[in-house]
Parts: sequence; C-alpha cells; structure tokens
Amino acid sequence: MQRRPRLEDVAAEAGVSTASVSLVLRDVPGPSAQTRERVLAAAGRLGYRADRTASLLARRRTRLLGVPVLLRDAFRTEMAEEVQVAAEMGGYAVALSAITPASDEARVVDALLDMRCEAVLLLAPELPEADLAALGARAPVVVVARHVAPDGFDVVRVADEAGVGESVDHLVGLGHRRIVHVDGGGAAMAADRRAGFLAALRRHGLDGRVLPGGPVEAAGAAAARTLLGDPEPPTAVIAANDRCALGLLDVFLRAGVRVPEDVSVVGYDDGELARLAHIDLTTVSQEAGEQARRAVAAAVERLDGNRTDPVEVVLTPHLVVRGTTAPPR
Amino acid sequence: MQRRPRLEDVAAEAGVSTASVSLVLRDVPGPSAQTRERVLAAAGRLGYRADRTASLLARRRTRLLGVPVLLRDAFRTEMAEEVQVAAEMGGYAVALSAITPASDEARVVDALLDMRCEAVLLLAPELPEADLAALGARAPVVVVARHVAPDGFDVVRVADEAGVGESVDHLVGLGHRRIVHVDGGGAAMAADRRAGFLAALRRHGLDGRVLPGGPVEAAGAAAARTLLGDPEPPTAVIAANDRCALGLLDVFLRAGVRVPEDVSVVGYDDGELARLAHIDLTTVSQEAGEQARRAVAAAVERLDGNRTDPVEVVLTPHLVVRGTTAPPR
DNA sequence: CTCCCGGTTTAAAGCGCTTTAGACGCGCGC
DNA sequence: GCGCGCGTCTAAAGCGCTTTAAACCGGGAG
Repeated sequence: MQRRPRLEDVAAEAGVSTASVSLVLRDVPGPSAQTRERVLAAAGRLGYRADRTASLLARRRTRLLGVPVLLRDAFRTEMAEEVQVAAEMGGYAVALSAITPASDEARVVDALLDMRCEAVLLLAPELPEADLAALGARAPVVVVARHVAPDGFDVVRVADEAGVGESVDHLVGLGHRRIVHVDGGGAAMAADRRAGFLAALRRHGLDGRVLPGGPVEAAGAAAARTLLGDPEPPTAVIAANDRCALGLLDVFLRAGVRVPEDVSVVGYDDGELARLAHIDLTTVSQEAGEQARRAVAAAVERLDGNRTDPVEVVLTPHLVVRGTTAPPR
Repeated sequence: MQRRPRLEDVAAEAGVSTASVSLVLRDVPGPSAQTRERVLAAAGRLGYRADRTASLLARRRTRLLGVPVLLRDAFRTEMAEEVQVAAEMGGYAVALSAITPASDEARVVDALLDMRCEAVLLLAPELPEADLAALGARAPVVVVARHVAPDGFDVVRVADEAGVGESVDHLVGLGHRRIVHVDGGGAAMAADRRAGFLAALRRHGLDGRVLPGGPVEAAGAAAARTLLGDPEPPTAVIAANDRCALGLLDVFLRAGVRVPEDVSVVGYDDGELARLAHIDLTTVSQEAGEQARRAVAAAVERLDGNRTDPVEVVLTPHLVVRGTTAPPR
C-alpha cells in the first residue's frame, strides 16, 4: 500500500501548482473553469482526500467545536447529537471526546483545546463553578443545561423552576393535592427543580413533600419502594428527570399500582425514553434541540461575530402531557 | 488574550533549542537532568501545552483509533466507552465521531481517516459487507459485534447463535416448552439469533415460534401486545436484545402479566439497562468490555506488530441469570 | 598534546496544507 | 507601440511540531 496522495501529487497530475489545487478543492473563487475541471479530474483519478491535520494546522481558523460527552447518559448524548447537527449546519465541525473514569471532564476539555477547538460546549457539566470560570478564561465556553451565572462563559439553559412549576400546575389542575417530588439528590440540576416544586405548591396553598432521589433509575425505584410502604401515599409524583421517573414507573407497575389510575407520574427532560409509545411519559421538555442550536449560536457569535460579553439564554420549558397523568381517583 | 505559547517560546524561556524542549516534554531519553528541569520549569511558567494538530502532523505515527458512534444507541455507546478505556491503556487515543442523519457511517469513517486515524473500529455496523471490504482495503478495520467473514478486515464478535442457545437451554431446563422468539427484524444481528433460537429448540425436540420484532423497545412492545391476544400464550419469550426485552416487559407489566411468574423474559446484550436492580433482566452478556479490548488489541497488532492477515475473534457469550426467568406455572 | 569517544545539544529539513505577495500574460486605450 | 489593469496562476513563506544528521564538548587513552 503506497502512501496516500498529497496535494503535490494532484498538482503534478493536473499540471498546475499546489496553490491552485488547494483553491479549487476548497471552492475558493479565483481559479478558472478550465483549471477547476482539470484539478477535479486529477483529484478524482488519484482518489485524493485532504489531510485534515495538515489543513487544520495551516488554516488560521479550525472551525472546530469541542464537546466532552458522558457516553453513559442518554440525555447528554442526545444533546451532543443535536449539537453536532447544528454545528454542521453552521459550518463548524465537532470534536467529541468521551468522559471516562480515567479522564474527567477537565482533562477532556484540555485535550479538546489541544486539538485546537475554538470553543467548548459543556453539556450539563458537573464541574464546580470556579472551574467553569477558569476554563472560560482560556477559551470561549458555553455551558448548556445547567443553572449558573455566566462568568466569562455563556450559559444556555431552560428555566427548571418554571418547568417543574408547570408540572405542578398541571397536576393540581387535574385535582391532585398530595404530590411528592423525588429529587435529583446532589446532582447539579436538582436544586432548581426542588425549589420550583416547593414554590409552585406554595402558590397553590399546598405543601409539598420531597423524597431524596437521584438522577438515575435506581434512585427512582428506591423512592417508589418507600412510597409503596406509605400509610397515606401521594396521588402524584414528580421525578427529578425521566430516568428517575422510569424507575418509579417500573416499581409501581410491578407492585400492581397502576399509572395513571392509581398514581400520576411526571418526568423531566423529554428524552427518547419518555417518548416511547409504551412508556408515554408526561414530562417537561428540555428542548434539547433548541438548547443545542442556541449553544452553537452562542459559540459562533463569539467566534465569527465578535461578541465578548457573556450571555445567558434561558428558554422556557414546556410540559408535554402524555399518558402517565390523570385526575386522582 | 495573546497567542498561546509555542515550543519556540518555551525554548527561549529555558535557553535551549526547540529540539531539546520537544524531547524533554515527550520524555524521550537524551536530554540531561539539568536540561529537563529547566525545560519543565519554563513550560510550567508559560503554561505551555503542545498543539496536537501540529504534533500529529509532524509525527510519523498518530496512534489514533477512529470510532464512529451512533449516539442514540446505548449498547454501542457503552462499547465505545470501553474502547476508549482500552485504547488509552494501550497508548492509543480515540477519535469519536457521531453518526447523524446528515452523515452516515461511511462518511464518518472518511472523516476519521482524514484525521489520520491509523485504524477504524466499527461497533455493530450496519454497512453492507461489500462496503466493509472496500473500507478494509483503505485502512486497518476491525468490525465489532457483527457476524461477517473477515475479508481484509478483522472481526471481533460473540457467537450469537450459541448465546441464544444458552437462553433456550436455560428456559427448557426450567421446564418451559412454549417459547417464543421476538426477533431483531432486519437488523444485522437478527439472523444469527433467530437461527440460534430455532436450532436450540430443535435440539430439544421442540419447535419454536418466531415473532417479527426489531432492535428497539417499540418492537418489543408491539410483539408483547400480539402475545397478549394469544389464545395459547408462550410461557417464555426470548427477545432479540435488551431494548426489545424492555418493551416486552413493560407491556406485560401494564397488562397485569407478571414476570417471571406468568411469563419468563430473556434479553440479549447485558447492557446497563438489564443490570438495573428493578429491571433485573436475565440476558446474554455480549461482554462489551472484552470485545472492546480484543478489538483494540486486533488494531494494535496490525499497527504495532505487523500482522497483515485478517483474524476473527469469536467470544463465547454467557447467560446472566437474573430475575426475569423462573419455572413456568 | 592530540585524538577519539560517548553523551548532549542543536540546526535544519520536513509533515501536508493554506495563504499572500507578486509574476505573468493579455487585451485595451491612448 | 507603450503602459495599464485585470483575471489567473504560482513561488514561497509559514502553521507548530518532530526528527535526523551533524556539531559540540569535556575527558580518558595513546
């Protein structure tokens, strides 16, 4: 197997300079129609493909957005996919790098910057605020789906308090009075959702009960078991997120507690799971797609436009009513 | 914000040549202890970080493995994570690139090769065999978790037929006689599992029934609904994979059909979902970790060793008995 | 005192592409 | 016939690093 063809080879084949080949292949105006044709033909004949590392190095700009991804979390990966799509449309490429036990978010960001990413998008990061700020000083950073004050970095998120508030309104509107919130535990997103829950109930003159939970199925399942043993069980449960809600649903179903007849369940995120026909979970949309687009836009504004002041984009979440909520019996 | 420091800046700061700095920072033997110390100090002072694109370009080898990932599939992302871990241990880095509607597997592979990945690992690819072979001619390729004859590329997989066979043996051993298989539809993995199911039943002198399914929850759910309307329902169901099994489980639970009391359910993959305490799905382990390690090893053998003949590694899957299987009533 | 040697260090040539300044030809008006 | 401007092309200088061949240097051997 011989070495892959270089620009020089194409130039020789076409009988022009490497400069011309470069211009033609990148579709830069200048070269004549005849030159274009000859270059294209030569490139085709040789099966030429530009070496990305070389062109990144030579280019002034890389037009690369870095995105660390926690592969084991469906919500984050879903958003990563949306980011990728949005970036491609904006003429940017995305460099993904997995967060693993061996290399945490901070290291991954370093690696991405070493690859010359021009900006970094952090999807629901768990990093301490100080670290975010430090990072923001090194490169354009957009924090997505996390409630922090912009501080040298941009923030795109949905108003979680309002989101959970909508859930509460919906349930109260259906006639529920005993509503429990299974919270997100220590996860970064937990506090707002908990606060939103309590505030909304207060608004309705009710008081709420919060059960310690967590961002994954197991936490929801554990909470459900607690509720099953309850002398006066709630008629509705609002989970910290969809995964937590799934845990609840599952344990309820197994125990013969019907949803939504016996108890209503609401999730948060509106991930793929919630949308599955047989789950059909009432939940709050985080608008992953919209957040992704806004985040990319924010990064692009900093890079192509030349915004320099941090912005905070707060989207309004909306409740997606599906089949897991109904009036109490 | 001034331009990031270059090797040259560190060299000036330390009072040595760029060559020395490069050697010291990559921990190449040669430079004296004194030089090392000065360089390290200077680099620290400037906060120097090597530019990855530049070093990749200059280096003979990139030690980069390319992995296209379908972010919306948990099994594949889980494996991608394992690959990342295995690669890091072997001194290789992983370039991840998302498969999206806008850029399919083939395009992503091209992009990865343009980044100078030295090999490509395909996780349960859906590409036609001819495309795999064509790809294998361009670069070292390891196909993981798919049954194809190695043809210019390596293959690492588990023996799916045997895996499903084990499931059947387990169920028959428990006393089941009416066993149904909900297959994977047209997905690449479906055929072997279906064949393994039928062969195993025949071995036991039983005949099997196969219901059309698919690789996702919805397919399992649909199949479950079919089974619920069955005059003589099976006592056990073997799903094409875990996601499909989850669909089944969910519909059964909602219909008041208890698992495993009324019907046993077996999955395939042993992904994170199956291991969740409240799901506790009996399933067949695909050994994602082991497949990932073997795949990385295969790539490394081609790159560092100089194996050139394709290999096929077929691991033996093993049944993980959990809580969704029990003797029939 | 010279020569040679091994351990260190460095100048310089790439890696494969982009980009810019300037060369080149050509038709035009004067 | 000359100079000019324009559209097109190219030589050459990078991009920031690695790598190699050669320079350097002090000291032990002859």
